[in-house]
Amino acid sequence: MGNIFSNFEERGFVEQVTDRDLVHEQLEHATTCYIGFDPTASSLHVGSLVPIMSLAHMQRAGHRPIALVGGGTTLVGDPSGRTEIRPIMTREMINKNAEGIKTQLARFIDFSDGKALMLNNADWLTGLNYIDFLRDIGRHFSVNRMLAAESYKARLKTGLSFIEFNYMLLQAYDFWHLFKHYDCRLQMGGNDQWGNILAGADLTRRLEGETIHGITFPLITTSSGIKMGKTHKGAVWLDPELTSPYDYYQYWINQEDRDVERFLALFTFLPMDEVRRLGALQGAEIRYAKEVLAYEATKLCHGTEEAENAKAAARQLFGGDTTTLSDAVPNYMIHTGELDQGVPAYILFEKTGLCKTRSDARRLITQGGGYLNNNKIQTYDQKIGLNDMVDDSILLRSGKKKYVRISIQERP
RNA sequence: GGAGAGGUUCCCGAGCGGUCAAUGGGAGCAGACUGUAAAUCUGCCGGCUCAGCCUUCGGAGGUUCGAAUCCUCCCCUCUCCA
Repeated sequence: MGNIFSNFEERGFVEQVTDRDLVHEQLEHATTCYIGFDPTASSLHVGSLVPIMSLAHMQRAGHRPIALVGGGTTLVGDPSGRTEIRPIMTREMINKNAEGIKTQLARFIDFSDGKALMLNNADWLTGLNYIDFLRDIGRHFSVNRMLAAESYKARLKTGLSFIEFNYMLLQAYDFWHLFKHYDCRLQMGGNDQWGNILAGADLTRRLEGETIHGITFPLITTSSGIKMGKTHKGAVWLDPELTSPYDYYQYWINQEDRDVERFLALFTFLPMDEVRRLGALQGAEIRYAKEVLAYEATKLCHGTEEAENAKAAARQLFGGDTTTLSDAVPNYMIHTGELDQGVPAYILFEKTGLCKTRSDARRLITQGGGYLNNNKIQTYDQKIGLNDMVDDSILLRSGKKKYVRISIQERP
């Protein structure tokens, strides 16, 4: 296996490096590296996948990753690249979120036997003494230089509170701390973290006279310029409770043609020659590449079984054969009693979550976007009842892609 | 603390006493075309028991037959000064 850094460059993970040659050389040897994850939500989402994948790659290449949960830094809130202040979260919320994130990371990274570490910076940040911190750490920071940092630019116009301004020092302190206690010599992160990463490397050089390194990843957007992981339903989460494996699979298979090769390189472990081969497929053929992308991505996040189910469900729904439906098709349980009299279509669409409101459902159906067992529904208040059942279920569809299967639950 | 500007429906951004559920753009949704792609064209785009009704224009009061638009107080943001 070649140098992991070359691998990163080839797969599109690298936006900026502190020193290309030095990093390359560092990675010739087993290296400890870290990435911070902010526990601002109970689950990570697709937007965090690049950092996660990079840690997994590092581990496969024989290095030791540290996933740092920012339980301490989140108490402050990173202003980097943001136009508005983050809401300040309570300790309890943060700790709860940190737990969820741990279990998710464990799907991608092997934390057994110290092969990777999971740390929480609350462990060393929350006990810091303000005066000591100012004297030991604060003295090394130039406000002039911080103000010039790109990551603060946006905020200088709209406002930046002092607490946020301190964020950089804390993250720099983290990097130094991890170097000191875990011999961590590389920090990676999104490109918005560049300033923070440099600050940590600078601090460590001043305190220890050692050179440590940084790599940032490009901000991944779709070709349409949308930030990765956003859909009409909001973020695409890694937690199967928040985004089902079926929806996760659908998210990936619905990517644009021109993104497929790039995403295969970033979000799967397929060898690059395979990635290029799939990416070169033309016309409708590229749907196969998307299927591979969706399958591999789902497998990494939810396991082989869920990936198989999602693929089977997708093939049924979009391949035409909807007589026997896979369990992976989004399901909605309803009591027999509710269907006895028949339910107006628009109410059912709202109930099942296909539409946000009844007005929304009326519009959808009126405009010809509502389907019952793959037949267009003619009027918004058409009654749907037991006699619409096919093989114990009713298949509703909104537009071309959103399906819900309704199945009957006998009275309890 | 002083002086100015401003807070409008998911976002940007008009409106400045009735014709305003509120111009326009973006996002989003649907239809046509397709390949569960893109681009393009068309329609929709606060809620509801939907030819009508109800709730929105930072918050609370007030003026008026009638306010997002005028007045008072309050909250918040930005810019300049300290």
